[in-house]
Amino acid sequence: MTTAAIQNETPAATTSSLSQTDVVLQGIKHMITTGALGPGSRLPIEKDLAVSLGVSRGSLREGVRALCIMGVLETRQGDGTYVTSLDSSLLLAPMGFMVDLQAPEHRHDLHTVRRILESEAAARAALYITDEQLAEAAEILAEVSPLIVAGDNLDHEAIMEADIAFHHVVAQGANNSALSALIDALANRTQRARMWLGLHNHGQVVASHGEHMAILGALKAHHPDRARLLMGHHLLVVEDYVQDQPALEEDQ
Amino acid sequence: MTTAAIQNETPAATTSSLSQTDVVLQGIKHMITTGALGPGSRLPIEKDLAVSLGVSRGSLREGVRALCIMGVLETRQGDGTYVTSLDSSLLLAPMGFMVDLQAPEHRHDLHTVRRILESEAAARAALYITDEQLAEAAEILAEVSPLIVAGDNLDHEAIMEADIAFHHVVAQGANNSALSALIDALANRTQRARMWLGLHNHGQVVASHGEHMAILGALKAHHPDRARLLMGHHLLVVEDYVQDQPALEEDQ
DNA sequence: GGGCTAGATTGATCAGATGAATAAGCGGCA
DNA sequence: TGCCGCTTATTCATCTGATCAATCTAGCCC
Repeated sequence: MTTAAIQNETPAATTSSLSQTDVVLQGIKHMITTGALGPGSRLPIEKDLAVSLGVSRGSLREGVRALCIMGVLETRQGDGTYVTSLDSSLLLAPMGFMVDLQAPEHRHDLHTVRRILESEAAARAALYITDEQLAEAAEILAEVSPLIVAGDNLDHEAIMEADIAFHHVVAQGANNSALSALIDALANRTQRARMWLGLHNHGQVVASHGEHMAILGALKAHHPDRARLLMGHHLLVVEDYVQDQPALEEDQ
Repeated sequence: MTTAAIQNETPAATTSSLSQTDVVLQGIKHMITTGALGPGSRLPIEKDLAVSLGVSRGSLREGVRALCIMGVLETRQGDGTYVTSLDSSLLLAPMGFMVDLQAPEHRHDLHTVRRILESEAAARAALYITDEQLAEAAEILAEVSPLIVAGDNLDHEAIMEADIAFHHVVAQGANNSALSALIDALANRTQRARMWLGLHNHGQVVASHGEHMAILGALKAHHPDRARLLMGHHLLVVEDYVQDQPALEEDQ
């Protein structure tokens, strides 16, 4: 059975048998939600915590490790185990891992969600983005310009990095930590790499850069509607490029 | 250190030391993404897999358990370990756990994201919802009507369950598995319970029910714009109720 | 042929031991 | 006195072996 502590437990399921790992997860979660443990707190040492939760050290470690992976805890060998800052960016980052595992037939749904979120984020960024973030976005795009006039053999890697950075700054500009963390998770490096495999056409790369410039212009002018539409259109177009060239499966 | 396999690893970080658990996570992820393991596949038995990945059974179990918690794997004692269906609903469900751990000061951000997603989902539901789903939503609301005329001592539990069910059906109606799974994760039972603690005023409950009816009407009429605005307004109003009555921290 | 039991398979959990990384305390030196 | 380096204790990381419980399989009995 899939471990029950995480999947939304119905009240009835609470009575069903719990694995030892579930005991650890719920125990630590309870300690955090009740305030017994706050961000940065240090947990009792493995041996003591195992005893207090009534499980062996091995089972405790399985639970602690799972919480580490989810970004809730952080272990430092020779020091101890600590609660992280519990920031949205940390807690939502593991979602990128799961997004990578989505079956190909569900990718369209994910793109749609990403488009919804990034469009709205662009609109909010037009209202809330700081001058520093505007400057950062402008600099990212300025560094791309010389790359795309180079001709045929483009530095796809560098352009893709800039693409990721630009969208990240825009998401940050929306001034909503959960929103930007979610966008980062949905548009992680694996997804973007998959997408850029479909953008081998030089004209498409140039067009994409132009769309980025237009979005930046809308942000500078603080026009939410323009930013929303330009971002939505930009993602729509990129999706279409990939749709038209769907093959190309790679590993690593 | 927070386990590195999940947090988006930069290319440089790939060279840094990997914990044994990371080896397991990346190894199994690789097996899935390359198609060596598909949904429903059975993994090699613990001992063999541990040998093939070059780790001990304890470390293997930590990694496998973590993937179980994330909804990727499923173990059946006495049988074996299997890959799940990898559906969006399974893979995004653990997000609810992390959402619960968000610091109170970030809850406003989460509400905003939820409002963005549910508004858009309502609009899409107006286009794509099936007659069966419409009937189900109508029945859910019909069962609430007698509950809220009861007078003062309402059955908050039943009304909240109906609230969750209604929003769930609407999200399902959008015909986008990732979108509905994300909404379910953001609006899980813990969050809803927290929200309903602020809805002790009878008039607010009645108003909320009326808003649900209006949303259902927009869905029946297949009016996306009306559905989007009504849902957005509904969530905005509910948030305001909770904002005005912010205290009330409970455990359990 | 159908149902039941015994053995094999496999994960769940525990206990113990060893290694590695870090922190803290201590003493020596300028 | 103040600072640096070493030693020691603490703590997590990992491995090994064992026992228990759940499940499946195969063979037996009726």
